[in-house]
Formats: sequence, C-alpha cells, structure tokens
Amino acid sequence: MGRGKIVIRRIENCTSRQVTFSKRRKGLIKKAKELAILCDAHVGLVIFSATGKLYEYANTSMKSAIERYNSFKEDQQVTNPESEVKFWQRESDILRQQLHTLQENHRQLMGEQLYGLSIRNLQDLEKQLELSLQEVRTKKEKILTDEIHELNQKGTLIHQENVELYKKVYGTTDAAALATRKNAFVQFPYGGGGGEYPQTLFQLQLCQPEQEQYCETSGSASATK
Amino acid sequence: MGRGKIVIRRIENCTSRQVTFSKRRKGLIKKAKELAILCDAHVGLVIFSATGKLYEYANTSMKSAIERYNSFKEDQQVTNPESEVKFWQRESDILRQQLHTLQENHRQLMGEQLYGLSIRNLQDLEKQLELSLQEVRTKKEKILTDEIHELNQKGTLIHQENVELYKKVYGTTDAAALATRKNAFVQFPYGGGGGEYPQTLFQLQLCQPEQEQYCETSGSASATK
DNA sequence: ATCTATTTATAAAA
DNA sequence: TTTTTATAAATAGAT
Repeated sequence: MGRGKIVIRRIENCTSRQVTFSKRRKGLIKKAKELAILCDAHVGLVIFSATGKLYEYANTSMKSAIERYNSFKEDQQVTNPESEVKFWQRESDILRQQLHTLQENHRQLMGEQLYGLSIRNLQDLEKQLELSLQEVRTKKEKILTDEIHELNQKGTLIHQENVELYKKVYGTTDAAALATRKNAFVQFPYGGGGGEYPQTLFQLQLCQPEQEQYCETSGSASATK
Repeated sequence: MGRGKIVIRRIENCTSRQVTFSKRRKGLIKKAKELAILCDAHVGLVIFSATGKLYEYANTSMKSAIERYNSFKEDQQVTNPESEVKFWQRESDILRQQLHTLQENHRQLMGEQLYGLSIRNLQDLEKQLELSLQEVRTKKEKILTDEIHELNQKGTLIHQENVELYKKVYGTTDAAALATRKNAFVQFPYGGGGGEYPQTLFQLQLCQPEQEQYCETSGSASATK
C-alpha cells in the first residue's frame, strides 16, 4: 500500500528502514488498538527497534497480558529460578547454534571450508559470489563517478571565477581568448554521474591515490577480469 | 477499508464481531511479522479473544520478548538471588551481539548493505570476493576432473574386460581389431586431474544429471561468466 | 513531516 | 469459515 509494491525482506537502506519502522510501528499499534476495541479482545504488544528501543501497547496492562499469557503456558513458571536458568541456557544454545551456522556460511563465502560441498552447492556459491562482486563493483564505481562529477563541477566554478578575475585584471577584451585556451581542461560532459567520464580528466587526483585499477572501471560496468 | 466505513467501537453483533476478530487478528499478526522482517525489530504479540482463546506471535520467542520487556521495566532485583540467570542473560546478549556483527559482515559478502563502506573497504571486499570465487571454481573443477578421471578408469577397466570377453567368445585373432575400434571412446589423457579433459567425453553422465553447464568448464580453467 | 499514487486490508455479501 | 468484491486505510516513495 504505497507508491510501489515491496517484498517483505529486511530493508537494506538504514534510513528508509528507520522511516518504515516508525510508520509501520504506529500502524501496527493502531491496528492492535482497533482489534481490542472492535472485538473486545485483550491485546499485548511489545516492539523493540533494531537499536534496542522499546515500544509497547496493551489495552489493559502489559503486566496482566503477560501474566495471562504465562498462565496459559503454565508449564514454565516465570520466576522459577531453575527453569529460568534453563531457559537462558537454551537461549544461549540456540544463539550459539545460529552463530555456528552463520560462521560456516561465512567461511564458505570467504572461499574456505569448501570441503563437503556438492557441485550444485559450489555453483550456487559461485553465482552468489559473482553477484556480490558485481554489487561491490557497481557501488565502487558509483562512488568514483560521483566524486568525479563533483570535481568537475568544482572545476567549472573555479574556471568561471578565473574568467571573471581575468576580466577584472585585463579588461573584457581578452576574456574570450582565455576561455578558449582553458577549454581544453574544462570540457566536462560527465554524463550526469551515469558511468562514463572523459579520459581527458584521467589525471585528476582522487581521494585514494595509491589505487591503480581505477582506469579499469572506465570500461564496461561489470568488468570480469 | 471495506465496503463501508466503520467507527472503532465494540461490534455489537456477536457473529460479525467474531468474523472481524478472525480477519483482523490475522492481519495484525501479518503486519507484526512484516515489521519484524522489514525493520529488523524484535516483536512480541499476544491476543486473547473475548472467549479467552490465546493467539500469539513473536519473531524470536515470546519468552525472550517478555524477558526483554521485563528487563526494560523493573530494574531487576539488583542483588544476588539469581546471578545464574543474569549470567546466562549476559551470555545471550554477548552471543546476540556477535551474531549481529557476523550478520552484517555476511550481508556485505552477499553484496548487500554496502551503504556505509569506503572505497578502500569496497576494494578489500572486492578482492576477497575474487579470491573466494577463485577458490570455489578451483574446488568445483577439481571435483569434476576427479570424477572424469574415475570414470575414465572405470571405462578402461570395462574395456579391458570386454577385450577379454571378446577373446573368449571369438578367439584371440580379432581382439586387436576390437581394441582399435573402441579406442575412440577410451582415449583418456585426463591430465592427472589438472583441468583439461577430452571433449570426446562430454557425453559422460556425471553424478548430478540435472546439471547442464558442465560443458562450460571444458574451456579455459577460469571461465568468467 | 507532508503529500499522494498505489497497494493492501477488510466490510459486506454470498 | 472462506471467497469475492468494492471500498477504506495504510503506506512507499517523493518532496
């Protein structure tokens, strides 16, 4: 229910994730209220944001909702220390297990621990890595072209300033001549940040001068070595 | 959002109250799920119908949601009684944190969440992905060439057996002729598992018949998409 | 935070 | 309850 359809999947962009969280949290709490009122239900809702902040709703009190919930699940007394310890041990076990699984996965993405994988697994992994690589390269090139775009704009401004200064110093008659002379540098059809940029600008100093593969990116966007 | 607008007020008609409860309960839980997934939130939801039936949703466990809620509220009996519980809670927190860190890392290896990365970070990531890809491809090809090696050995054995059988059936004189005829199939200079294998063997059935890209690998060792 | 084009949820009916 | 359909409400993306 918005300008576009979305798939339910973790929102990558941090800002829009927070915006969406804020909107949907409000919506969820509103609907919880409506359900409670319309249908005479007893509702308890707790929401923790990714940053750990707590939001809650309960039409009676959260305490009563939780107690009612617990009395439904009478198998584990909330404040029984024994089972409490067991619960957290289990919780830790589960987390440890998740960690382990994720680590294994992670290692495979790092090209390690490929021992037990089938051809099919390896091909899936290969495909994923190719995708990732493409994402990374696209992102990298975007940053670089953005930077070049910005530099070009600065260059233009400075050039215009120069023209103005030239006028003031030498009078207006020679301004045109200067502009013509400097044009060799100032041509900047930077394609709106799209990807290409003129080779005439290759000598611009970028932010991390020790890198040498920058030229590589001037070709196709998905270079494959 | 329906055929008509309604006011949020207890529905008097018992039947339509139940119908609405059923629909809206489902909707609420769906939205709770979406919030948890989209925004990486920790959600706990309990609903008691007017008739006392319990419905619940929690993306982790209700227990952990309630515990987390409680730890937000009361400052927990600060002193001793259940230091054991506290220990395990801390343990869980630590594990959760590790999990979170690893997940972030993992997502970047999956080409996601590249938002905050610098050019340097991206280049390191790119290098790592290239390495991983190489490892995966090497491993894949090793498996394939090993399999071909094995099949060739089997083929050789079977061929020799055939020669023996031929001898027994037709006598020794024609054995040489048979061997010559069959050689077209049995040539197997598989390069000791190095990578090349003759195209005459492309029709050999490998262990996972649903794969169709095998031929791809018969070219250069480091195919690039 | 606000706007609005669209998608989604759901009220009413079957 | 579930399905259908017309409509209200929520919200994604833009500003």
